[in-house]
Amino acid sequence: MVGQAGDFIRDIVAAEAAAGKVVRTRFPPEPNGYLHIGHAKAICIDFGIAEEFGGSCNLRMDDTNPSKESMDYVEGIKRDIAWLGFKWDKLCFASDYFEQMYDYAVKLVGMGLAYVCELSSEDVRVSRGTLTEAGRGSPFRDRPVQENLELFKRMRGGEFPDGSMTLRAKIDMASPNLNLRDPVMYRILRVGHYRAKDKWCIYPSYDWAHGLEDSIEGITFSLCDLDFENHRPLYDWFLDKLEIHHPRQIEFARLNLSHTVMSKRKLMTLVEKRLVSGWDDPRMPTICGLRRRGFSPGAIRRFCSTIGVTKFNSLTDCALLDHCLREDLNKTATRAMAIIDPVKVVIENYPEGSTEMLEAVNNPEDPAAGTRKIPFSRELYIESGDFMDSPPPKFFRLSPGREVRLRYAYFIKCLRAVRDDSGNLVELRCSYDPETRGGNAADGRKVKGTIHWVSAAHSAVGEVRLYDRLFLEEKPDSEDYERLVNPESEKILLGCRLEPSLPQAKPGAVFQFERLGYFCADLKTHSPEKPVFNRTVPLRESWAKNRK
RNA sequence: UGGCCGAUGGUGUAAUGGUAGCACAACAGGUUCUGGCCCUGUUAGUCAAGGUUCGAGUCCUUGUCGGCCAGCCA
Repeated sequence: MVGQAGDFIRDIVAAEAAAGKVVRTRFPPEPNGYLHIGHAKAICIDFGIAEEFGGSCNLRMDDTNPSKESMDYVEGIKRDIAWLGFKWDKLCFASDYFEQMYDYAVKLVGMGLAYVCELSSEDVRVSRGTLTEAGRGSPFRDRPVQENLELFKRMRGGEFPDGSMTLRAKIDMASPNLNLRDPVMYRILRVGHYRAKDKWCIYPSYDWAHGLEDSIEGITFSLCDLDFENHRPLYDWFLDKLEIHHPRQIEFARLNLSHTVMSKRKLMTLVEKRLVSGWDDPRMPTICGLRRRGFSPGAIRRFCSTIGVTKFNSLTDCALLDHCLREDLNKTATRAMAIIDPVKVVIENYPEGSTEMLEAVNNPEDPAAGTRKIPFSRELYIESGDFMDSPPPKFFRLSPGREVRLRYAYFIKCLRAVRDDSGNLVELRCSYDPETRGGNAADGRKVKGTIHWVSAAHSAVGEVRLYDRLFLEEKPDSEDYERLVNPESEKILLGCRLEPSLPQAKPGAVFQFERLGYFCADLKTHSPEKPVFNRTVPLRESWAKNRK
């Protein structure tokens, strides 16, 4: 019954639930774009609170403006929420309530609280006044009720051109809250609705529609972001005048994440300018982008609970997201070995043509994950960064004369580096110690370093895509995206060498490539014939920091 | 120059008039067949000034700074 760490909303809900109120919430996206990590925060709050208090949460498409909405977005939204692991009570559509909303509007007109206004949008803007000056009443403000009723009916009937009239609530043109200066309830819009088709040519505005949607569904807590704080008096006004079920609106701060952008418009710009490959580009903060990047639902939910719920406009460091990601993946990801920048190693004293199978642990954090066999042979690949001719102090890897452990295999010693005429490293000639099979020396001697490897002949060639933060700037607020996008946010590496089992991975499968990071088989392009892995997030690396 | 809302280490948050705590980040160390994980430690905070109170991060006043609002978007 009692939820997790109580934030200010949970405190309110807990108090009212204790007094007998049923907890019914809703998540109300407009189906005109894809969900992103900021929506995930709202989703976790809306669905999470309902769940914690034994209530329910509806998924409602707030489809009151047909110009940019579509069924594709509806499907995308449903898929993303389901993927996050939440179950909605009812799937609702604001468009299903249009008739009822119209009736309520007629009722309000009848009460003398709404009127048909013939001012142009420009004239409405001018007459609304400014932040410091009161507005002027519309010349149509005192139109008789009968005439309003008649005109409103004809608006619906399609007798007037788009934009020629609106239905406005009659509230207070001098209110310091501009939302109360006779807000528009209906506009004439001859645009086919993706569900209602051409049944309507008038559409309700957000302020008029939203409270009604909540009321009709019997919502008790209408949770939304801080932007709607100024709209709450209007939300309350409509419901009070109509004397219908009145949910409580509570606002919280939306999520801002460092080194990325979150608004639909900015995300759209990135897609349209081809600065990313699409809405599901692994660098995008969209749910589909994060999914393709290799995020788990658990990591996202953990992150959302870690950031909390407040009314403070904050900027969350993306390092916190990375932390939650690693925390989750460390426990669940199968380990594998892959070489993203290969250099060949020849073990001179290992018999030519022979192969042996060695046992490797699948996940040291989860014994139940078991072990697997990996092939070892005379020719291997290791990471080129794991070798240096003249290493600096505290370099624990390979260099001439030095011995390291090949993970789950043998100790090897570097005899010499072979270079071509231009000085490029061609291969490393090494020897191995047969007495160290499995990774431990019979004589008990230790090595400082353990490196990962794959057998040259048995490994698969694959593509690995390295991802990094989309923007270099913490808070990219200029529109100059071409210059702001991190040029190294995506690096495509070809000719990587993968452990033999990796090409068979199912698209979306997540691995930890030992010593490198977490990677997933790309959802769109990975295949056994042409393996493609995306780097979700690198492992923490204290060595790299020390070198600076 | 109107109204509403907010302000706690570098970042995100907790403390509901009674010892300012947690997490991330950073730094130092321990452990280790992943320079991962894990463990230990260090640095670092109540926007300001008044007031109420035995006692204020918390309540009051004023100020400062920040967010939102002048769509027939949501």
